[in-house]
Amino acid sequence: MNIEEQVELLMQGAEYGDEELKKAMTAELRERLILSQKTGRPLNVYCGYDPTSTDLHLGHTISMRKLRQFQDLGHNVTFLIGSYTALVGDPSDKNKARPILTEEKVAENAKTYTEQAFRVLDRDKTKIRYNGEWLSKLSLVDLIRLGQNFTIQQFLARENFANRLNKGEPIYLHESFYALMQGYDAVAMETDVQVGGSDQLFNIIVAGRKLQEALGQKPLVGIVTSILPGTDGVQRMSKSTGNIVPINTGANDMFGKLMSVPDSAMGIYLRLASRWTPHQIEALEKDVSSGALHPKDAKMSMAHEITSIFYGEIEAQSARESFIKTFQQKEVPDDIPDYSLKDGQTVLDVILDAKMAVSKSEARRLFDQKGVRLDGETLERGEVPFPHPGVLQVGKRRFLRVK
RNA sequence: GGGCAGUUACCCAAGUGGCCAAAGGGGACUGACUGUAAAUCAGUUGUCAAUAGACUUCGGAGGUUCGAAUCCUUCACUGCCCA
Repeated sequence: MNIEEQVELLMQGAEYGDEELKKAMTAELRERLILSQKTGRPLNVYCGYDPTSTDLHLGHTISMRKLRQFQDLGHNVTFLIGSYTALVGDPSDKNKARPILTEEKVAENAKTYTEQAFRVLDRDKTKIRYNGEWLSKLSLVDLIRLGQNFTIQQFLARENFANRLNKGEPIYLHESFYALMQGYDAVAMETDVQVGGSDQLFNIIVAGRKLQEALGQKPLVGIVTSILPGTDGVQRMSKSTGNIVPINTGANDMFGKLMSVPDSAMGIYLRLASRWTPHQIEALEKDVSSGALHPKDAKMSMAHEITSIFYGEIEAQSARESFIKTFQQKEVPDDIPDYSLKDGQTVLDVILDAKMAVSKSEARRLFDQKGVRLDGETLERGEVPFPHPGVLQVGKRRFLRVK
């Protein structure tokens, strides 16, 4: 790959919300790549992760994909675990009560986190570090010195603070420390390139670069990736919106979830989450718009590609087949849970016992809505003895083999 | 530190003594239609109970009242203004 192709690949999916900034970052990236090639020194690339939650979804892996690209091009990639920031707790997510994480918990989370991350990253080429390594050594006066490089106005101009200010939502003082801490991470690791989501734009572009400059380093190149929309295709993928594609979910489920993404989001999924090159993606889009390729088939390729990243080619293939069976041919999928019928159980009992509905009321509604089927036949009532063994289907995707 | 406003179901939000299990929107779920979807249309969305009805819910705790999401006291949290 020549330098120009590298730049194109690495900037794929980057979004700065500002053309000038994008141009500037692209130019700086090119310059660094050239320099690296000339001197033979690989670039120091990192992205930080706060191990506050353990179940990752596809959105979390965007930056990992980007790190992987750098890795494949021979650069030094550090997977930074925000052990120190996680101990404090992330205040931007103020919907949830945030338990103060203990050190053991952080270590434990970090472990499951990296296990999942290594489905995307190359384990042998990844350096794992913890930011507690240097942040814990800062004194109060050190922090104050760092703070001297910034004004309150700069923070207030930041989009998410400005929004909250307008809406009258709280902005806690310590939230402003986050940017400083992150900026200091960049300094501590002598970072050339930092990867992050667009919510990190401020932390990366303002805080990281500025602190590096103030402390005599060359300011980093920020690769700020755009946000992956969730399965609804519009809103950012997040657990609270309920539109996530989890990583630890099984190939079938992942494939199905990816297929449920609207057509309009196919492109961005490919750009952010697949291993495809910009050229391959353009070719596919061209075929779809010319009518040579059915959008459904294009989406299948997308689902297949992404599923195989996490589950391997064999499982992705079988997930694809099972998807075709279940949804296109409306057949029963292969791997559905078994249930042994107990004496005297009604259909309602079985549904509840197998957790196909959360309450009796909900189960009753499903009957009213003609959402319960046994071997393809709609059951009208739940308060009857279970008619005969067979495949019980609730809604579109809940199946149970009753024996 | 002082003054004022607020806290309602998954989320936003209406409701100022009985007609409130609580309007409206979003989300989610079900059905129809499809390409699996999206869009659209119809419906459901506290729990239990055979359509009757019962029980729990409107930040927490206590109180007034025949009766409270609505009034009072107090505690907690948040915002705004002043210092």
